[in-house]
Amino acid sequence: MSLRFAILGSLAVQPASGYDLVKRFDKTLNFVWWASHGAVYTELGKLQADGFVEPHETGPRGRQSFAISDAGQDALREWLRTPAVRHARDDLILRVFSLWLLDDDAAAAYLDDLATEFRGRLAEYESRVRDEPAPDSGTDGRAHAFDQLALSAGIAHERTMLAWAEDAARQVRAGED
Amino acid sequence: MSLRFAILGSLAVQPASGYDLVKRFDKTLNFVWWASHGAVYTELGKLQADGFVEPHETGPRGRQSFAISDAGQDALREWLRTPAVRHARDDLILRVFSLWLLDDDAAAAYLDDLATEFRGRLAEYESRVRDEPAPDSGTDGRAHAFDQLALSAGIAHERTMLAWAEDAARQVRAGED
DNA sequence: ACATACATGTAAATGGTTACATGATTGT
DNA sequence: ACAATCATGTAACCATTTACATGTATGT
Repeated sequence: MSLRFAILGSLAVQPASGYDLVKRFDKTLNFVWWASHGAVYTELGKLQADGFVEPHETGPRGRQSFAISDAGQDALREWLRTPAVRHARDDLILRVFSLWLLDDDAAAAYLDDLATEFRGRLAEYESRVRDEPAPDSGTDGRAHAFDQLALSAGIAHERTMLAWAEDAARQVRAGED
Repeated sequence: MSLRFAILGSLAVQPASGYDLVKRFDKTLNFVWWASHGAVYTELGKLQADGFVEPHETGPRGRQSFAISDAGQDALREWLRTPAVRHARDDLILRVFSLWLLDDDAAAAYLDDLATEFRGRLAEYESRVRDEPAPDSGTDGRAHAFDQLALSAGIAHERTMLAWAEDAARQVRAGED
């Protein structure tokens, strides 16, 4: 259900084609959302049928970009007012509940792998903060400021999980588990 | 795909019925996983067909509990060796990317709501640590130790996100966003 | 007697992934 | 010429939710 709002949110910043959207998700909000192109084209079709997006420009190779409509903006604002409840499933931590089946070395090795994973993500998000271009003149930078706010949540999360994983691996090795 | 391993992991600790599993998920690993009873019964059927679980006991009201089989334990251990890659979608943070559409007061109010949500979860997980009974004599407490390890990840996460949300709301109100 | 909790199962619908299928443009 | 990338769309499949459907045991 949220894919449609991820799309609307992205189009609210700037019109885009399905192709663009997949790449934008991947570049900017891949730590909270992503989409396969199959899903995006399907959802764009539905959004158009609902009148939430409108064809914007056509380009070479059948390129078709879309813009958000007024109704689409209303729907997006409405969604922002609806508090989300259930938080995400987490496959990585789910495994920790079964780690007692492995011996201490193997369990600690899993936690090491987790730490490596978190370290990599953290580095990537941090570089994204540094490399982020100053917002285009012409926009007021407000959207960009909130992008950075969201990104800082991602960074805080990865940092915390990295510390947790390192400490957990240490505990398991020390037999404190 | 992970539901089957959540089930196997729970059965590895102790045999259970479908009804039990839904409640166990809800009580112990609800911050990383949950399941509707419809999904659980369906998956238990498949697991039995695959030989990963076996009927254990029958009780009143058609109660049927299952135990994990040797093949099921092997599958579970195998899954633990497979590093998970993609991390979870996060609806709550996704909204932050569109918060620039609201005025500062409304955006800050959304962040306040998030903070309240995180505060509630944090309190609940912390009480879970306190109230957790000492592991049954008869088991060696190893499974319990890893439960606590996973729970500590949940606590660290909520604490971090709470601090982030409070700070973000403050920033937005101060017009620093 | 009645409410509550126990207990299971399935069908329809939803949301998404993966694979299949096609073709145009650009850069080397 | 050829490879890479741009660009779209759909069909089959998968996991999960929600709703429908049923019935039993326990406690008050």
